Amino acid sequence: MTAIRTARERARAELTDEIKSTARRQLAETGAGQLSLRAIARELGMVSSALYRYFPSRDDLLTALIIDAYDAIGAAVEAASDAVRADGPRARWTAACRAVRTWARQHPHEYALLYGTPVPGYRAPQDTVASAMRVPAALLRPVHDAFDADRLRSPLASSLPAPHDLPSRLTDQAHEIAAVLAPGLSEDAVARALIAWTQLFGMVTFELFGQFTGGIDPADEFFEHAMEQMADYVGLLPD
Amino acid sequence: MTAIRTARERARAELTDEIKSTARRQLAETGAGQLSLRAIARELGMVSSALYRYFPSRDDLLTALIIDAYDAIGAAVEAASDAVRADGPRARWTAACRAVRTWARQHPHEYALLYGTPVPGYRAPQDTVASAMRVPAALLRPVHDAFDADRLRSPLASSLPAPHDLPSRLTDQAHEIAAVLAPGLSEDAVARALIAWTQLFGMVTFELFGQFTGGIDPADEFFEHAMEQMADYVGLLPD
DNA sequence: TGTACATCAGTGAACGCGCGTTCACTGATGTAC
DNA sequence: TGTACATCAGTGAACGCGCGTTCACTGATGTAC
Repeated sequence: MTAIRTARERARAELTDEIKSTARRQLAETGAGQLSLRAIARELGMVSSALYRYFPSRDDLLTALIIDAYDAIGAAVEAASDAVRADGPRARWTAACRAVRTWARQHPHEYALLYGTPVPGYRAPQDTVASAMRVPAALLRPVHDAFDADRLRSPLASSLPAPHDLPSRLTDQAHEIAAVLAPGLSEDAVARALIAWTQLFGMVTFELFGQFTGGIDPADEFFEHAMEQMADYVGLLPD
Repeated sequence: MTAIRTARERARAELTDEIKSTARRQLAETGAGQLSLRAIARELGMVSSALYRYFPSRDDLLTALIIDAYDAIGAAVEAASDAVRADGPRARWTAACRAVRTWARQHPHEYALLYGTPVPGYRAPQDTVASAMRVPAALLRPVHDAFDADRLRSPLASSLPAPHDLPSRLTDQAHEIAAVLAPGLSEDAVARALIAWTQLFGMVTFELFGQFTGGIDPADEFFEHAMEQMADYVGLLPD
């Protein structure tokens, strides 16, 4: 066992990547449900059974693709947020939101793999959750920072007749989430961020899956507007 | 040609329905991508080619299922909203939101057919759009009524440092939507309703597709809370 | 450094399935006179 | 009312495809002495 990678190891790593990138290309044509090992093998000029040296089954390949895609969108969002770190929490939040949409539009089929209809018969193993949490974590970070700097407001609750208290179970859930991703952040702020998170992905999903066709098309301005509105709702003051 | 339906006509209508309901049952097991005419025929005890007397192709069957599903969720939302008509606009709005979630949870695979990943290779024909608009229309109706009764507020804009004006293209789009679904309703109100609409479906989609697993599970309280928050955001005062 | 053995990648055939769609046909139902 | 003809539902075979997975195998690469 040496530290230097043998030719075999290098070949294996490279071919593993090639299989995954071929699979990604095929996702674009067929959708995850009909992703075909035989078609991948064909495109790579291999015999289909050879793929079993790399992935023990179709589901394992799918899992690898899902983890890669979660990591890709997570990294994109983290990078966008970090790039404007100096500009303040609201800038980081909006940069992260934009990065979600941009990545989704650039990789619609991988986005569908993550956030679209679950693949029938496939159950995601536990391995995917850490990668899946990167986007929510990246969204929560600037909210957390703003909170710690005492620059987070709750505009809605203060302006409306009867502010709504968080139901107790939701408080617990928000507390759990804060404990893992943003220790010390108030449950109210977590709940607001969750609502903004679902709005963001609802909007991107509708755009990609065609619900906006006709009415809100192109969606650029709607996206920008909704994002600012939700940043307000979350309580992020102008930087 | 008589007004009385012949035995043939009745048999045809019944079998058409049976084919669709069998197809719906199979959606639950396989997903729309692998919906199989042969499997449907098998379950009905027919030969697969016989289905071509009823639907000229697999895509036409899919279209019929999609239209039926849009009409089903549309009717459910309209009924829920109408049932509390006397209670005021906010009650109608929240009843409509709850009906979306309830229907989605009762018919997860039909929901996925409408709002999930588009079926690869399938292009929805124009026939679906009228049915698809029923839910947005039903959501907009109480907002419109509240607006006409001068009981619609814009809490966020008034309480924040710098209220955001609608970008011009979004104003046009909102105007178009209002012209069709809610003549006279302000563009600002339409934009708010659109944001709430995307939040609602983002939340329901995440719940059904498993993004809440672990963190916000069960989602009942989160749903109720988010719905009230968005009703506030839309500007619907307590009835 | 050279050789013997172990590891592993990739082959090719096979198993046992599945699919949408077309076509010529039989036999029942409906219609016009 | 009865008969001739037209319409239509459903059959069964066929075309030409596709799939995931297993298995015994060849031959190249890597390792230990």
